[in-house]
Amino acid sequence: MDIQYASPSLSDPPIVLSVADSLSSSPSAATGSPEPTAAADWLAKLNDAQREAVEYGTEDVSHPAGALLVIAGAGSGKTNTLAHRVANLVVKGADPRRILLLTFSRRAALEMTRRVIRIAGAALGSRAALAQGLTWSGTFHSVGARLLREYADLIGLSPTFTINDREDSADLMNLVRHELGLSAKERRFPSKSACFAIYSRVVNTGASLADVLNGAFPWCREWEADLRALFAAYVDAKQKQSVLDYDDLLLYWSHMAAEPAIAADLSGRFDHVLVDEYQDTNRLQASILLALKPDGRGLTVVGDDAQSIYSFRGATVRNILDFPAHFDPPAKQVTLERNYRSTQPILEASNAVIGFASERYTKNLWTDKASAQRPHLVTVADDADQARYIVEQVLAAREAGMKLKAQAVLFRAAHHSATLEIELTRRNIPFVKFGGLKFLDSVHVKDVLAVLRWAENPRDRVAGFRVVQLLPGVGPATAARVLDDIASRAGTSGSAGGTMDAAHGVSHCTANALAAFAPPARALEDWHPFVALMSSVCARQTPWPAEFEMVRRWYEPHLERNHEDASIRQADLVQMESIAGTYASRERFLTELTLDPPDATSDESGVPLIDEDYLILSTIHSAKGQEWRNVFVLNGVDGCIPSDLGTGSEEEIDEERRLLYVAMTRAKEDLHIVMPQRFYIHNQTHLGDRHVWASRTRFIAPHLLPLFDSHAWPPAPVAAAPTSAGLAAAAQAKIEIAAKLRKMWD
DNA sequence: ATATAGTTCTTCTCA
DNA sequence: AGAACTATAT
Repeated sequence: MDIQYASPSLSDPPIVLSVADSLSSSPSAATGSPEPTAAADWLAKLNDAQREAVEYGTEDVSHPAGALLVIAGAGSGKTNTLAHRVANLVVKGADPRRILLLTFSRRAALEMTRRVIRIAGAALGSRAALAQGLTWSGTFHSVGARLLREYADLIGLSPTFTINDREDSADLMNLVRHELGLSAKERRFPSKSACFAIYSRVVNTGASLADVLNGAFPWCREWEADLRALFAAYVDAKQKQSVLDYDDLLLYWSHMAAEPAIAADLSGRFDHVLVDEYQDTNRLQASILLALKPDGRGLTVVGDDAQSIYSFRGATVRNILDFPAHFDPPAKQVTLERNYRSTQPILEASNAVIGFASERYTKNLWTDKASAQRPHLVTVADDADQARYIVEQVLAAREAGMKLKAQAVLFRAAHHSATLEIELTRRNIPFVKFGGLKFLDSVHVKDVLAVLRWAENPRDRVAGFRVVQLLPGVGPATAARVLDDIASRAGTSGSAGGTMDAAHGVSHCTANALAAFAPPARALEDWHPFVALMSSVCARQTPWPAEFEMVRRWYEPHLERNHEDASIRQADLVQMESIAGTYASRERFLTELTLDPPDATSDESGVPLIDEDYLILSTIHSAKGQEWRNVFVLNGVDGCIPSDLGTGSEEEIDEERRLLYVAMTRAKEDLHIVMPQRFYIHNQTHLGDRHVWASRTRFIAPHLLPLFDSHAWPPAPVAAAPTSAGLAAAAQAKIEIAAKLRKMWD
């Protein structure tokens, strides 16, 4: 989705032309075969390896050559190369509507589309043709959702299915868990999110439940049989309710692609399939690609095994390591080793850190950006000093002319930046944080969305369960009765006919059942307005963006009743209303928002405008693919990088190492790795001071130290020990203060 | 019987 | 800062 404030490609000029702009402004341009123009050699700026990756197998675009694997080191111009390859295909006459471009995030997809339009536009002398054509670009999940809606009828899926995000999925898991009586075990059953995480991992890795439990969730092994029953019931519930979770988007797609009747049609739609960040795909995603392009013709994957950091989501570095051998003849391989981003000392330190990984494609990044400045390895006393150090350095850099936006602070876990955020707020330094708690995870946003989702898909029990309980006096028991009432009506009246009709029938039943329901005494007063709202929304009586406002107004009193900070939350909802207005329909809004939630939050409820300057705070995961002139890495200590949660196996350690590598290679000019000596245990009970004495991360072994510039902050005073005169003065001050405090009560 | 207020435990990173 | 469970008020 177009979020105005999240423009993370800071090193690039601001986005002047958005995809939507060029769509609306383009005349009815034909996408027919464009002829190569006289435009001087538009590929001249690429280096030899990039050029090879761009031109491989594009002589005759109607007969694509075999699979291509591009190993693209950090900062090697990967996005640019991929964009050029797509542009090249189009310039050579490929139909952009038959190109499938899969990226890791929607952000990356937009960026890629923008660049392709620019590059091909320049080469063709017009960008209009492309803007209309390159419509199949997005994440695996969003493309999957789109295809599933198209083929829904063929695979027995209601085309009006709604998509559950992780929390909704966990909530549904929880409902099922209670129904099965698993919550009443004498030993505590795994939490809903743990259950869902296990389920998700089984789906994404294709491993057996037993293997997943042994490998990743050993403390849940004893529940294997119960979990199996739970997952069966969960799948059943999803199907009855016409809801899909994230994994289903891939899972259905994969099964659909394996179905001979559909497979031919599906893979025939795309001549060229290009995948970015291939190192972060999982087995399921690889199986989709192989089903789409079994012989590898027209398939291009780009990635860097050294930057694989999503194994917790089932991603496996094996996908990229084993890619060439999947095909006969094996895939063509091109390696981009020239780094255009970082200075030589930063690169040298990063290379040294990653050099110990056990299995990888050998590549040695090099650059000609010389610099005398090695990366800083800074020792500070604790979290608070870490925050002060960063603020001091950031401000100093800004004084020297470096915008805040050109600087970023990166960390392993979202809560690591808590102290820094307080310090930044205190010093009035604006910042935007990527990763961590999302806007969409807050209760008030979820409440409003639940109303809309329930209307969109009346069978969605999680949404309904949540909505009904908003009324005072209605708890789980009453809510369950209401939903059962609706379900029984739908069961008797809506059984015949196609899926569309059935869904419509159910929504009719919702309103009727609600109207007929006898609410508990305490809910009596609120019941009628509630029924009126739901009937209106279910029947689509109000056109789209206005409908959001109607729901918001209905929700207002409930918000005020339930939350102390109602006015802040209300502002969020108003802001959301303006976002809602940018979508064509309720369904688009709900789908897009679930698949691509806004990922930035800032210190104030209002998000800074795009032209304002602000510091970037980001988890390392969310920093993928980005770069800044000045980068700070928080908590470069053992127990954090590597996380003390992820030091079980060799693979986990390797992944943590890659995480540090990703963080380091984001820096263009200056890199600071900060190491607090006292590291607080993360489950900090308020003001608790449980801490460990941390040591430098094991990934910067002693023999790597010469590659860094080590120092302590604040710099130790020349005379470290207090003089006796100073001590006496201090003692004097203490006495005076004590006396003053006593005087207050005289 | 049911809703809600209070108490203890939590694994992180994400589409 | 939640979520899961327990105790109490309606």
